[in-house]
Amino acid sequence: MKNNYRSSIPEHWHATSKVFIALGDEHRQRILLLFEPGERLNVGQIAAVSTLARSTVSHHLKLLRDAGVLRSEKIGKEVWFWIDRNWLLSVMGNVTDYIREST
Amino acid sequence: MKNNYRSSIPEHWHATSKVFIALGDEHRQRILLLFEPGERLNVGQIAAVSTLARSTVSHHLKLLRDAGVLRSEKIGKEVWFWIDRNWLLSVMGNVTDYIREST
DNA sequence: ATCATATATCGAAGAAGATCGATATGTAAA
DNA sequence: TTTACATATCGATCTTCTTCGATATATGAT
Repeated sequence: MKNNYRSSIPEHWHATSKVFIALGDEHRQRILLLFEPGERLNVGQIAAVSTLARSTVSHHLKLLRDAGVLRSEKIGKEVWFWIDRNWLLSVMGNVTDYIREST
Repeated sequence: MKNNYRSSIPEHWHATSKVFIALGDEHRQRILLLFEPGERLNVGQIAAVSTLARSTVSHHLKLLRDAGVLRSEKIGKEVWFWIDRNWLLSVMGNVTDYIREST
């Protein structure tokens, strides 16, 4: 057994952990599943089809953005979100590599 | 935009979601990081090095097992846990495939 | 400048998860 | 069978997350 329980978790794991938390929630999964490949959606569009209040959708979008899963750009009054495919692929790749090498 | 927000999430996503939830917690990450490649650990060993009460460790191990991340076998009085490497790899592979095909 | 719209933030209430000590269950040893 | 030990479960408490409506901020239109 490794004696590393109390030592700090590597920094890049924090980022990975945020992604796991973000993807572990059903509402956030539903939001992500809305996007067509490459598509951008704004908060209003997402809130319109969701079952949640706008402010709640906004909260989930912030969480997804903080995790790096979504990126966003404000254009005029609206904020457009899109999936950061490469970030997701890189996180999954890192985890897969870790599992292959260390389990 | 896909009009699927209210439709049910595919069954295999439930399993994936459990894994994300399991891996999103820092205590559970620390537990997983204890395992040497292929190693088996029992509850007592894990509780001994952790900062949590035995019953709490037991709770987290149950959660990890329910997610498929750990498997376990009772031998005598002890329950031995090990990481299900292939299950983890398969989940990560499915997610990666989905991202590649649908984002 | 005023108004309307889009989004974010705030604060409170409710829900869900984590945590612990105590108790229950199962197993082996004495 | 009694005792000791390993683990799981229970019940209560505490903490964190979720959710909403209200308010604030920013932008564009009138």
